Amino acid sequence: MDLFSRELNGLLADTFRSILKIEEQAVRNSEQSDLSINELHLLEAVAKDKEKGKTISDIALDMNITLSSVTVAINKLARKGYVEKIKSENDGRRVFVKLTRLGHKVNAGHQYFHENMVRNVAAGMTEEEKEILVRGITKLNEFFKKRLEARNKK
Amino acid sequence: MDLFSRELNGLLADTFRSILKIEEQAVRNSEQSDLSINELHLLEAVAKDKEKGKTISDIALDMNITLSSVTVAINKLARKGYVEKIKSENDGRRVFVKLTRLGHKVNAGHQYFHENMVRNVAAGMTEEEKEILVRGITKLNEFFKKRLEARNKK
DNA sequence: ACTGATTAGTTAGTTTGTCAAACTATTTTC
DNA sequence: GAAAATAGTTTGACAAACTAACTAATCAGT
Repeated sequence: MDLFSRELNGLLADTFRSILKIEEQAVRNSEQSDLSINELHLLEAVAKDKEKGKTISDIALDMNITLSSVTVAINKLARKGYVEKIKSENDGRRVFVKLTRLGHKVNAGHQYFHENMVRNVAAGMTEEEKEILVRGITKLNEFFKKRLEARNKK
Repeated sequence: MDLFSRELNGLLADTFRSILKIEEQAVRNSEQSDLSINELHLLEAVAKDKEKGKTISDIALDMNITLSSVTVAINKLARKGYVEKIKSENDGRRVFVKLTRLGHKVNAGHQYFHENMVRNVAAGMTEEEKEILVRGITKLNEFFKKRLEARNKK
């Protein structure tokens, strides 16, 4: 294994662990302390479709978790007042999830944190370097997504 | 927010999630299916010091989790036969953790998986690109590590 | 138009990983 | 040699995810 491999190997685990930890703490020390990072990421996923809202299945797909996990998590967020569930009129089985006003506010705050983090990382990198970093992580992502799909089809 | 920021932002969360998922499944479908990815990563951390073994504190620091979490997790791994705990002779408070033969075997297998993944990502990247990718992620890592330390000092 | 299959989501119960708080045991320090 | 610091443990709680068994709505084929 060459230097690149060894480095990337260790780095990934370490970096991602740190990111989650920091986000967790950032959240805990914020005003909206009744939310975990996980729940914030759920809000983030819900926010991706502002008009119609996202269905439970959409969210599950997006986050790569099971339907039941989403149901439970969304119910909790609904109870806390961050999202609302709206039954589809055309198809009685489907449920659309939308952010409430409070949900939007909190999500915006978290996005700001993210932007800040990325700005910090980007500082001192050339356009080319940034591009390569994104490409590299994209490759990582594709590699894993492909594997995930393959597994799920089984 | 520019393109870079938006992309990196979404990518990180997504990639990380996928990696853990894939590893989880890889583990479950392997022979040693009584281990979670988390437990494997713990083995990985323990493996970093082959001679003396790592103390509970070392591991906690390395993984950014609390002492109590490590105690519980290591005890479980010890029960399953992947590590052993050895009391220090010079300092009766300290406990060294070492991989058993089985632990080594399983860890080696997991490392192989990691190497494979990295090789896949590296394929088609020039030396320069690889270097930049590592530098980029290193920067990310440093950014978060710094924040973590700052928080812990409070 | 029925009926069986599929799809969307829910409920219940379990597992895993983490934490905080209170504790024991062993050095260290003064 | 008493007080403080360090290393680790125990306990009880909680979050997030899973699987399995379920309900309800829609679709498809005859």
